[in-house]
Amino acid sequence: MMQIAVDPIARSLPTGMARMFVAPGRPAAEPARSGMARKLSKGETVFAEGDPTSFYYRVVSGSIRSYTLTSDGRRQIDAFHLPGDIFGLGTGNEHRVSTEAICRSSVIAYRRTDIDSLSESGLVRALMSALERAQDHALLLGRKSAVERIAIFLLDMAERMPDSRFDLPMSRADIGDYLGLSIETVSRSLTQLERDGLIEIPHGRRSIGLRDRAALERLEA
Amino acid sequence: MMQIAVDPIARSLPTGMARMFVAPGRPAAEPARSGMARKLSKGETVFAEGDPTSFYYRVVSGSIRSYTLTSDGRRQIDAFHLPGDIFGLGTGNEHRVSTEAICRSSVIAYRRTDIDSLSESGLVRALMSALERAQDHALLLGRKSAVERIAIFLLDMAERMPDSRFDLPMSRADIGDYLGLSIETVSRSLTQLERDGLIEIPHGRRSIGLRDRAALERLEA
DNA sequence: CGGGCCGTTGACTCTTGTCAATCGCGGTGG
DNA sequence: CCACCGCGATTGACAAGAGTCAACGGCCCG
Repeated sequence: MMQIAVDPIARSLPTGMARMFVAPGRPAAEPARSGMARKLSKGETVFAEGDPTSFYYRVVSGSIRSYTLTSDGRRQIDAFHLPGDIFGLGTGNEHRVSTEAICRSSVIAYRRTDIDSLSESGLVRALMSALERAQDHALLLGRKSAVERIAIFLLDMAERMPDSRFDLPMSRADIGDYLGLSIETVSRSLTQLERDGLIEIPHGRRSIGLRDRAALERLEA
Repeated sequence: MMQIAVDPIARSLPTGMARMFVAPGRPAAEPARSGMARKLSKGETVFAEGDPTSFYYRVVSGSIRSYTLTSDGRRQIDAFHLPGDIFGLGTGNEHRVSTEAICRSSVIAYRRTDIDSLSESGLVRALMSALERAQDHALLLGRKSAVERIAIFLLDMAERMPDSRFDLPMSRADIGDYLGLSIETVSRSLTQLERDGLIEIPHGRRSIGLRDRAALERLEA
């Protein structure tokens, strides 16, 4: 893990492309005031690491990934944001993560100036639950095996989606960068869970069905 | 990682002991109102997972570890809290982590009822920085090798301590459970860094001196 | 002086990452 | 319409990093 990356940006290429494409126009695309909706196409950047923290956001539809890149090109996704989630909160003047739409999405932007005055609103609550999610995530990354991570991830997604058969909006690479695993290990763990009859992966590889939730929860322990 | 733990509580024995010892008297030991200081001896529990979230805390002196246990006895420390840090914030009615004093410490408790009204205070800020710390931690756990994790950890501790030669308050087991490594790997990584001349570990094994901060920061990348 | 705890070190195992080949699907252009 | 191409996903073979098991040493404390 310490060698110079042979392949520094291959997996984040969509990212790079999206940023290159969006960057020139982004200032104009930034919302002018709070409550303004913003439509995003797949791969489009909401804000990038280093951008001023002028706004925070709520997901209306679609899904957003929030991530950081290491200097050798590895990516760590720290959260997937689904409709209703708030993201883009932080202390500094600059965002410390980048965020992109995984698929066609829309978000609402809120001026960050409102934070200190409006903190009685849902913001404190949002921050706390984001913090708890981050703690859970640390537990997962620090102490769980590959299959356990996948099981936890699937249960978490199932809980946040309406149905028990659902489509994952993100690619294997996204999942891997979220769970701290390689694409191959993600794939292998999924097939193992399928072989063991705990899940099913029909043909469209993004669709997932949970067949034995109890067994998955046993893994989650 | 998925087998039944042979050794479910050995490493958390101090925890268990502390909890057994403190539990009967803890209700009485709980602070009666906000701003009340509480002295803690080594290993003593501030609050345990499942306790009602009646209070949150600020460290006055010493150091506190915040952790969760998996059902098979593995422990993941999600933060070390040093003087000035606020901990014990969360959305639910019950704490989701346990916290213990690593060494003789003192904390101040604040009633949690104050949160919603007093959120203009430093609380939002504290939450945000806790969240950012958690994101950094996830990056570390997901994408860094053992030596990198140790280097980052040492730099972080050095930054939070006054001096560049300092004493770590926590054991190797604590460090391991924080960084998602085994005790042995922590030890080996430290000796490797010492062999390479980046740090020195005098005789007292808890003391650390940074000899080549630039090289450590290069690892941090 | 003895025991226990913490830390270190060595030998070995095993999980996961890496490299590489293949498959299947969807879009594109001839 | 069909062949081609590219991308995402899967699978296999192998390598490497970290975990496990075990032994040992030093230190503190009784």
